[in-house]
This record gives sequence, structure tokens and C-alpha cells, in this order.
Amino acid sequence: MSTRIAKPAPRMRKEPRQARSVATVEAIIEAGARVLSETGWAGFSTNKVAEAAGVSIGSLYQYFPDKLALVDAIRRRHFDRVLSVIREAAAEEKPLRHFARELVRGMIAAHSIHPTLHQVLLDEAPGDRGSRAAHASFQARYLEHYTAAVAQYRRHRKDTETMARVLSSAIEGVIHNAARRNMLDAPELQKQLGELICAYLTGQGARV
Amino acid sequence: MSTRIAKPAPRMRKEPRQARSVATVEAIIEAGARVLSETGWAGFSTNKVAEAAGVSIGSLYQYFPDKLALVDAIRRRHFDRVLSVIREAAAEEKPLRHFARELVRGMIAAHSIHPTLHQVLLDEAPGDRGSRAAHASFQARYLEHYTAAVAQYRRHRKDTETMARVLSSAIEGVIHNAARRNMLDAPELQKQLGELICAYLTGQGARV
DNA sequence: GAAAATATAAACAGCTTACTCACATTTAAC
DNA sequence: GTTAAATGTGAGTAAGCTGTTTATATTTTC
Repeated sequence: MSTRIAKPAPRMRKEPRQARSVATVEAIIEAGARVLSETGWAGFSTNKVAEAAGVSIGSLYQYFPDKLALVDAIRRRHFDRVLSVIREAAAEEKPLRHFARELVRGMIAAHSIHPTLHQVLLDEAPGDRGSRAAHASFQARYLEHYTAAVAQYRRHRKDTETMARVLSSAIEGVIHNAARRNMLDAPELQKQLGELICAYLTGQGARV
Repeated sequence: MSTRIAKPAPRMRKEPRQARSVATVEAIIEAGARVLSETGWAGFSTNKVAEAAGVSIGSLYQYFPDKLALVDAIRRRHFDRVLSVIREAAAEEKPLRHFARELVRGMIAAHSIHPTLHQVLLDEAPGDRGSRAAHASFQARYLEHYTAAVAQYRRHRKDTETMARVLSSAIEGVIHNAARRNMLDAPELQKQLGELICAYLTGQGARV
């Protein structure tokens, strides 16, 4: 088997110049995120997205060369948002409790619009050429911020990266589960998630 | 819209009587789990399953009335296994540390064969008639065990159920993430997951 | 050796899908 | 006001895939 050769994979077929075309593209991406979140990758069709966006299918293909380019755009937009949440939460030095609270609040906010988009993007949507790179780079920077946070609030220097991964995936798991049950804004959940973070980072229950 | 009327939905079209038909059915379910785990619901087709099982498509339809009945069988088998893991871990009273270690070990083992099956079953696979019930009942019993464990190791009686949900979804998140990265058997991950559980249940980092 | 159980795979009808194209409308430039 | 570029439309298409049936072949049981 020869090494997989990357397709040309243009990101956009045409750059929107006027205001209305910018709005069209935005509407398509937004509707795409909605469809992807609500019906999963299996139900994600270009026709459905166009209809949900209140736009003809032709308009969609005027800007996006194919289906994958569209998913890519959706992915990029979502990941950027999530990343900025973590970046902000871990920006200045602050007590652990504040960090946890802000992180929880931000993550929940980021997932409130399209509750299951994140997981669908991570698990179901294919990462064919072009997105795998963005995907990996996102994951790397994502983990980077978590690692920094762990290093900041944790004594030992051991297993820092593993801890960051455990922490981030635990948070994602809780949020994903809550999203599925429409419980994202339950205050006791937010509190408990915050305490999970604090407890793990304080780590008094764990004599190494 | 009228209330959804349940289809007849027979569980099996014919009960296997001879040894080889039992083996056939088993092979189909096993292959189905593999296909579902590896390609997701979108790639889950009866023909593909039959081929993966080394069995003709006709044989599949001799026992399973339709696609959904097959998913149901897969779901039932997997959920039973996971449930028995938790049941065993929380069986007798034992120190928190032991409980955590055994739970982690069991969950990892249960997910090692088909790493992402659990999530696919929970998120992607449809729960049409017949399975929603099984699904809900599984979730209930699942949570029940976690709740019992939380109550056992935690002082306060407040928020016990929420804690159970947070704990279970956090664990699932970590395991799911590790599975995706083929890191399920990394020992430092197991250790850290154990410590997450202990820290949360000990809960010293969290002054309520 | 007959009847019941089990296995086979070609065939099909229907549906969905991603995507194109010829044309209509709107905006901007002069 | 005219023109050319930008943008929008949606019926149409061709291909692929799906779940399922059926008529036939093989194996087991008694």
C-alpha cells in the first residue's frame, strides 16, 4: 500500500466578498453545527444543512468544495471557541477554587448552544485530509493549557501530562453526559463538577 | 401527533437449536459488536456484519428479524457485562482504595475488547422500540450501584445521586478518551483514574 | 433415508446522497 | 442607466448502498 496522497482539498471554493454572501456562509456553518449536533454524523447531509440554513443547496456548493470542507469549517469554529474558554480560565494566576469555577462555567457555556457537537466532532465525524492536522493541533494546544493548569496547582512534577489528560477527559465526560440528559444548567451538577476538579488537583485522598 | 405505537418487535425470529446455529448467532453478535465499535452506527450495515462474521447475510436474517433486533442483542450483551463489573467491585465492603482499584481494573477490562462500543451504543445507535426500555433500565441499575458506592464512602447524605452521576460519567469519559488513543492499558492512567475516584469520594479538597 | 434445521448468496427495489448546471436575481462600478 | 460581476436557485443525475427476500443447497437428527 502506497502512502496516502493528500487531495488538493481547497478550504473554500470562493471567498465571500459582499455582506450577504458572508451571511450565507455563516448561516451554513451555523446550521451545519446544529444538524451535526442534533442528528449526528449519520444524519448530516449537505441537502439537510442547506435547508436548515434556509439556503439553496447550490449556494452551499458555491463556497464549500465538498462535504468534508464544511465539517472542517464547523470543527474549526467550535474548537476555537472551546480553546478560548480554557485559555481565559487559566490566564492569570488565581486560587484553585476560582479557576475551577470559571472553567466549569465556561465549558458549560461553550456546550450549551450545541450540546453534543463536541463529541460528534471528536468521535463520529471523519478526519479525512486537512482536518486531522487541525484536529491534532487542537488537541495539543488543548492539553497544553490543561497541563499548565495542573502544573500550577499541583505539588509533584510527576505524571503531570497524564493528570492533565485524565482531568480533561473526565470533565468532558461529565459535560457530555449532562448534555445528553439536558441537565447542563443544573446548579448542583456545576458545583459537583467543580469539586471533582478541586479534589483531584488538591489530591489529598491519594497518598502516592 | 399520536402516541408512538410499539411495533411487534420480536426479539428473535427463530431460536437456534443445534450447536452450530448457536455458534452462528454468537459469531454474528460478536462481529456486530466489532463493526459497531470500529465503524460507528453510520458504518453498521447488516451485510457488513454478516461478512465480518464469516456468515452469509441470509443466516443473519434467519435469526434476527431486522437490524434493530441485532443492535439490541449487542447492547444487551455489552450492558450485562459492564453491570456485572460494577456489581462485583461494590459487592462486599472494602476500603475505598480497593474499591477504586477494582472498579478501574474491571471497567478497563470491559472496554478493552471493543474500545468504543460503549459510547457508540449510548450516543449513536438508535433506541427504537424495545431497547429504550432496556436502555433505561440499564442506566437505572448502573446508577444504582454507583449511588450505593458513593453513599458508602461519603459522609454527607446530600447530593448523593448527583455525585454518582458525576463520578460515573467522569470515569466513562476518561476511559473513552483513553480507548480512542489506544492507551487503555497504560498503568499510569489506571493509577491516576483510581486517584481521581479516591480524591472525589474523600473530598477533602472541597469545603462545601 | 426422510424430515427438519441450517446455511448460502444472488437479486432487488427503493431510497438517499453528494454534487452539477443552466438560469435568475441582486449588487457594485462607471 | 447600463453592464458585468457576484450571488442565489433548485430540479436533475448518477451512483451507491441498504435492508430484506427467496429459491436452492448442505448438514444434522431421528
